Amino acid sequence: MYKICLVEDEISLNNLIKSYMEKEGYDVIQFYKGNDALEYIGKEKIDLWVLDIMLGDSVSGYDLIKKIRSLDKNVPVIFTSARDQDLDKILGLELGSDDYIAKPYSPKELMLRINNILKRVYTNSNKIKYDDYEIDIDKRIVLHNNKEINLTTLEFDLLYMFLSNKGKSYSRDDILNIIWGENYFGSDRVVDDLIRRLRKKMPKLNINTIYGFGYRLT
Amino acid sequence: MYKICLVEDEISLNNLIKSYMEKEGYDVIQFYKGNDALEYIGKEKIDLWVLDIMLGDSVSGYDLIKKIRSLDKNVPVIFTSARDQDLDKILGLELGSDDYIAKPYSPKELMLRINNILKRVYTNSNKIKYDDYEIDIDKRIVLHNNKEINLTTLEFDLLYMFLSNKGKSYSRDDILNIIWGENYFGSDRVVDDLIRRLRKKMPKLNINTIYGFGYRLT
DNA sequence: TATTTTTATCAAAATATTACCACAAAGATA
DNA sequence: TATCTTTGTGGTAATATTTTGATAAAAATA
Repeated sequence: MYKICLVEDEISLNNLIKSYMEKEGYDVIQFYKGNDALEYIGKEKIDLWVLDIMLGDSVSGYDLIKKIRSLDKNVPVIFTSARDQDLDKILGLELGSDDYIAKPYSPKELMLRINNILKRVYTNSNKIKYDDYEIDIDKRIVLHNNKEINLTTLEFDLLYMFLSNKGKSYSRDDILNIIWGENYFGSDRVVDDLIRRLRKKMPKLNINTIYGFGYRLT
Repeated sequence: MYKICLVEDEISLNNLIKSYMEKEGYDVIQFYKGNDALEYIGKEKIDLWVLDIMLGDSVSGYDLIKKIRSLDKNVPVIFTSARDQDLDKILGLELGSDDYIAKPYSPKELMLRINNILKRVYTNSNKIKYDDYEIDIDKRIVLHNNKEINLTTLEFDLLYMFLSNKGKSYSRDDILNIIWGENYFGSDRVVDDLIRRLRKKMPKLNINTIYGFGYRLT
């Protein structure tokens, strides 16, 4: 069950939203005051925050997001605000997977947004397709006709490297740097072997050898 | 400044994304209806399309991509869709440098994707044209009427040497130093043969022989 | 024009690079 | 710890490229 923390100073709206959330099956922690919320941050693991920006209080939504982000860079946050110009400020934060919904909003709209975000952040799907392969970047799995192909970490990294720049030629040094990092000083023959392993597991991948240089996916 | 065309029928999402894009410095053309977008295609040069597949309209994202591709095979397109099975259809098209992002997505995620694609397609690719040849320095490939010409490492290096200083005359020693390095002490006849091979593979290249000195590309 | 010098062409030989495999080492898992 | 998976290594086979050397063609020279 997802735990949502709702911070909103309009009491009736707060309660309304809370009841919607609970109907949807979420566990809700509610605060009417920024101060109280600020103290609460970090005490429990929260899956999603819904923050009003203007709280009738010395503590604003901005203050809250700052503290939240200092502890967790990824937890999703939805801001609500009546004023358009607040949007700019939020966008200026450039942190985490934030979303924004303008007031007045319908509870339904908010709930849709929440469901979506939770699904995205915690289940996710970003897929790339190549021939019959379906590569899910977030889950780090590769499907071929709905059967999973088991790739090791290095193999997947290599595949991802190729896919993120289809057609680009990578020298062995490039590949060593990208996959093994700058501090690897072993032989560059490992690249060949990793290529071989990936080719073996995914034969339809069109990995060209560039003699005297490196490899490339076309 | 890049011009992005956004086609999305959810009005609030459309507007939200638009403001994100503008924040990032992009010039945005927005459409809520597939019909309007369809008419617009071809009127202005667009650097990137963001298309929702399901538009509440008789015109779908598929229809749009077909028309777009009929006019421009290379412009990048990002599809968005709530349904996983749409992915197969889109990727079945196998055209251009398309990408896919599953709904719901966070604006941030979309922006990241957009930035990457634009960078990759428009700045990262370092292309030189010569007659009908298109030389991509990063990919280390040469296209002639969209067909690839396979060059070896030395051949490509030689070509690159010539192109980076069109018209310049290179002595055999220059070429030996540039291509083979300072530590090569074999015969300088190898240059002749490399030139021969490059001429053979790229006959339209105007490589002049400077009798008693070396070569030059004009 | 005849001669000399330089360049072009070609294919076989020499070399360089990559593919493949099996096993060892390292790392992860139970 | 024992077991299983993944990664690195070294040797050999398979390939691709480059060099070489011989000869023909072209350009300069006298």
